[in-house]
Amino acid sequence: MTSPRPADTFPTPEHDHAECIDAALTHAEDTCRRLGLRFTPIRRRVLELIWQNHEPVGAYDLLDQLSRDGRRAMPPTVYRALEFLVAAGLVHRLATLNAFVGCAHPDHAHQGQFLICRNCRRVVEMESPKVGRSLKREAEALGFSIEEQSIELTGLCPDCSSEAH
Amino acid sequence: MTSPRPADTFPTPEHDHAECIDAALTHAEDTCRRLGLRFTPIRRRVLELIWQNHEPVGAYDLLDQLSRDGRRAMPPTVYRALEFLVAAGLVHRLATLNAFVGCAHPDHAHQGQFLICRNCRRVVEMESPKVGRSLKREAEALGFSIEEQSIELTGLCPDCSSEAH
DNA sequence: CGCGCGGTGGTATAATATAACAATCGTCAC
DNA sequence: GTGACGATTGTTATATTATACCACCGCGCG
Repeated sequence: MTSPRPADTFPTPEHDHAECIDAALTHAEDTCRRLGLRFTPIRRRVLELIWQNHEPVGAYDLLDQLSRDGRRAMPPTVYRALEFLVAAGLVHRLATLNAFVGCAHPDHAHQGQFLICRNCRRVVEMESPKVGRSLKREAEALGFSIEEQSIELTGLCPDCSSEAH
Repeated sequence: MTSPRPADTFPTPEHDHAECIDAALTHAEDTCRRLGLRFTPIRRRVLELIWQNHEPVGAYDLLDQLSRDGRRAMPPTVYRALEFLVAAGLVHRLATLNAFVGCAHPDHAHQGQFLICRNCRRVVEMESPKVGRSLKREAEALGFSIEEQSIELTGLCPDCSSEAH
């Protein structure tokens, strides 16, 4: 068994993705137990589907996949599961894509910065305290107090850059 | 006549907003002339509507207002005008709100950071070279090259903070 | 038991955005 | 002028994303 991929880098093609999924689900179980939240089958399944790869997935894609499971899911079902997972810090919503991606650092509260490859669509969640601090300081200088941040950077990941696009 | 508001701060209630609108329209004319772009009546009117205040406005709000003008506008009309204005750097799209706001620094290429007040909905465009540099540096350290950035910070503006929400 | 509450199922619809094609307008070559 | 061409706008239809609303179920608790 290969080691799990490190957070904050683009996953190699060889990484053991089954382990990513497993780690995400296990962590979700723990988190929910700890917080007294119910990790129901639908919520579990949606999280599992989101983690099928490192690309963001749309709510209606999830819906299709749930339907293929046999259960006839309707939009509210998916959106409720997503709302729960986002609130629990297990999933992030990418505003620029209207899509959802598994949280890479679910073990602590944070609001990261997302690197989104426009070619392969993979996403990495970066956590730069420096950027966070600068933003906070400069916003405060204008009298603004930040409550939520959405930082999404689109470009080319290392693998796609080297292929000359 | 009062002086135009400085960029990068929340506008005071007393600022001469007619001057904001006028400056935006005049600048747009100049820019389009300089770049050989056509600043048609629809584009002009949409920009004017966007600048009616410092709050982001949705495409369908603009549509309603255009209809009240007398012209029977359909969604593509508005979206085309918006697409043009965004491409020309005269308007920004806020992904977290699906809404559009006038560009406060239209005289040079840039990708700023938006401070969005959740209470009064006003938006200010901040330009922090420091944040931009940090992000670029840290993304490059991961081998990622940034092409577009979307940075949207939601919270309370100075005026709304002081009112204790 | 009976009540309340969180979760889910299901219908309908809202809100945002684009595809595709026709009609019109501007400009420039001739 | 006028014909050709590209850019802009008009129009219809539809795609995509998201939510409102109500009914039902299962379960813990008084």
